[in-house]
Amino acid sequence: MHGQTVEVIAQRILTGQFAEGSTLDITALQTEFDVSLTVLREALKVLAAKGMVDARPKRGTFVRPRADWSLLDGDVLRWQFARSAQPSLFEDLHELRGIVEPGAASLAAVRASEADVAALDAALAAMAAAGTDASAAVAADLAFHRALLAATHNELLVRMEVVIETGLAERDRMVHGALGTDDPVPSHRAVVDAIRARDPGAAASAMRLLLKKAFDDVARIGS
Amino acid sequence: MHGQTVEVIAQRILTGQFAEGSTLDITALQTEFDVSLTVLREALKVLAAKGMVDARPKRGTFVRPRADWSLLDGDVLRWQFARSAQPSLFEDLHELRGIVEPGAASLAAVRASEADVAALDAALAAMAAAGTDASAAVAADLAFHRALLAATHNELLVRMEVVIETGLAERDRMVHGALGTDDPVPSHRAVVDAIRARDPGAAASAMRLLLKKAFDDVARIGS
DNA sequence: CTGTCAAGATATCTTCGTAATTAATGGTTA
DNA sequence: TAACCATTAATTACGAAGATATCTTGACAG
Repeated sequence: MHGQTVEVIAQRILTGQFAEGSTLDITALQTEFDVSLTVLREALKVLAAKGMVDARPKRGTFVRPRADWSLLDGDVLRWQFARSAQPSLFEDLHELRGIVEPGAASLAAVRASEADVAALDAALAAMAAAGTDASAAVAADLAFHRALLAATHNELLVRMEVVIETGLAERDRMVHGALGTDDPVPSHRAVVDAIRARDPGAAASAMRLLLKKAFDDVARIGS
Repeated sequence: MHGQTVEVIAQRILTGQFAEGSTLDITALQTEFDVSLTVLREALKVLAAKGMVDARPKRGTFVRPRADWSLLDGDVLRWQFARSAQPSLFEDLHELRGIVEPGAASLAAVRASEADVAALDAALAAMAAAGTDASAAVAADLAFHRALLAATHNELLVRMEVVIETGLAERDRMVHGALGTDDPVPSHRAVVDAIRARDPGAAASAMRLLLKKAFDDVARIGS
């Protein structure tokens, strides 16, 4: 498959190599990637679906303004980080988590079912069991935040997991396996305890504390 | 363009007419819409970009599990509401706004520039000028919430406008031009005042109040 | 007799080169 | 000046050939 064609063009747009408003030279891209028009066309169709390009007869295929790009799309987020780390985007991402996740925790405290709490407990256990295995720790962390969003029983909130997922992946890449100074389990357990106690305010507070710790870790190690 | 082909197939998937995991009969769709394979293929490529379908050689093109759909995508949101109003999704949407917008207001209180505040004031003025013109009122409302997100200077938060936009459009459709009982300007002005005063907590509270009022209006009129 | 494995057949997606359609452009005429 | 029509550059659509992963079949070993 020529799946990499999409990715390369996307990254050129995201990095500004293909500026907003500029028209793409289809023929040049065709010869560069050595693919048929159909292949290129389908790649551009994917980017069009994500609001990054638009095609009009006689005017050509051009890059849409950045304001129209689906930055909340999982693919777009990954493409952004794939080439080079973008500190500002990472900060935006963490900031969004800082808003969404405490709210989600609060909601989960009201809505969580027994099964939801069990899933959170399981993620907690996996986190404890991970120990020094960085990859397992990241997986458990992701499972925890996924379970939290699922516990809100709000489909749109659940889809925010693409943002959290990318944030965790990027954080993991930045700290490069270097674990946080202190055990992550207690801060996570505090969230679960608050949810089990059906205390929305406490759940939100615990989650804010958790996120602050996580971000401080990155700032310390990354600097 | 056969843009409607995408929309029809998308809606069939979203409504469950094409169940998760089921494989699509390409030939049947081709004859039904009377389009070539290429056209159908590009339509499916768009849906694939939004995580709704996947194609594998020999296995066919099948509907991906609902958990993979990009529900935060503007097109997907519109398609969901296009056919029939989905109360639960509307509630989810409002709930998400209830989490994101107070947080955004709080952030805006810290970050907003003079220009941002001016934009909020302009939206406020437009809202006052709209009077009984429902369409102008909706436009001003949208402009206000857009300006608020922009004032956070967080690109990802700004992109949440697709969610807010859909929410407002659907609310407008539900109340069908029937304006809220009381003037919307004061509640909105309270948010701007708090931002101008650089008071994050007050901004968040004012926004929560605003959203509660808006939702109550819908609940009252919609019932 | 049963389970495992490998090689071939096949259904489906994928790609190609060419023809048709579209809309912006520039010149012409009333 | 304004409306209209031919030109033309680009997207859009087509039908057929190519590639690929899956399924089937058969043989072999346990």
